[in-house]
Amino acid sequence: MALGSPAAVVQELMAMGQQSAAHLGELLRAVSPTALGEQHQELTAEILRCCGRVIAALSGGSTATGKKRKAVELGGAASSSLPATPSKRRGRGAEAAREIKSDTTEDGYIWRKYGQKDINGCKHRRLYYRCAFRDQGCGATRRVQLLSQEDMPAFAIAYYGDHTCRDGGAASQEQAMPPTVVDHGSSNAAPAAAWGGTGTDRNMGSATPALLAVGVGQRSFDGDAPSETSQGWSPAFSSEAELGMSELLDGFRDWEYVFNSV
DNA sequence: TCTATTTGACCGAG
DNA sequence: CTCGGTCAAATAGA
Repeated sequence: MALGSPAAVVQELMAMGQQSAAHLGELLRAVSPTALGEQHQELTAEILRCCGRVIAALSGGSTATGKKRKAVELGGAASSSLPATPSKRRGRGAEAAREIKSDTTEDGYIWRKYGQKDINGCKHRRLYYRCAFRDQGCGATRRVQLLSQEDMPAFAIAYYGDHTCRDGGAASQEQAMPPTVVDHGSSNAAPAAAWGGTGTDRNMGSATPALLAVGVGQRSFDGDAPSETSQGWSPAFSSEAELGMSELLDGFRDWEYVFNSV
């Protein structure tokens, strides 16, 4: 890959980000060797993982984090010989989940809730989401466990499966989001109550949900997917990818700033 | 009217 | 048998 190309720049920045995140993790560890510190480390670990994934994606090869990625048969169209039985995969931990902790359930993806359950020994119920584009072949699901909601909401989010809806081809790599976007900006006082709401809005119409969702936590956390599952959007991006890349670079510049000032 | 969410029931693994 | 995960009908909101 040619040096100086946007991808190379991103790669370099991500490498810096990794270093900085590692450093940050150590600092946090020193400052708060408590349970809170553990959360911090989770977050930094997640940052590291994200950086690794981006780097791996840009280098055009396998993923770096050891997370195996299924052979993505792209373009929800045609030859979708998807897992014949996507239905009952009861295997507890059949597909290794990557679990993260976050103070928001917003993660840049569009999820559709399909169930909730009271879990033994858990104070709060567990919520089940699947990718809103499941009908287009995306089999990603996630489990959201509310850990606390008193002073500061905390969620344990377990991700299962891959987002084939956005991972369909090289062109869409730029669209790929780090699986976690911690949105500190939003402050919703009553998470539990917010769950009840129906976050239906199909206003987004022609916009690309991916990019909109990527926008910094524009939706006050209520844990629920924006759910604009309108038929308008196809996960296949092409020319827009470059646009996405330049925006991405802009974002990374900020990151660089942040990392350098740590 | 359409679409997402809710909620109870069902199913299968442990 | 118990428990967690998913389904699908009913319901609610825009």
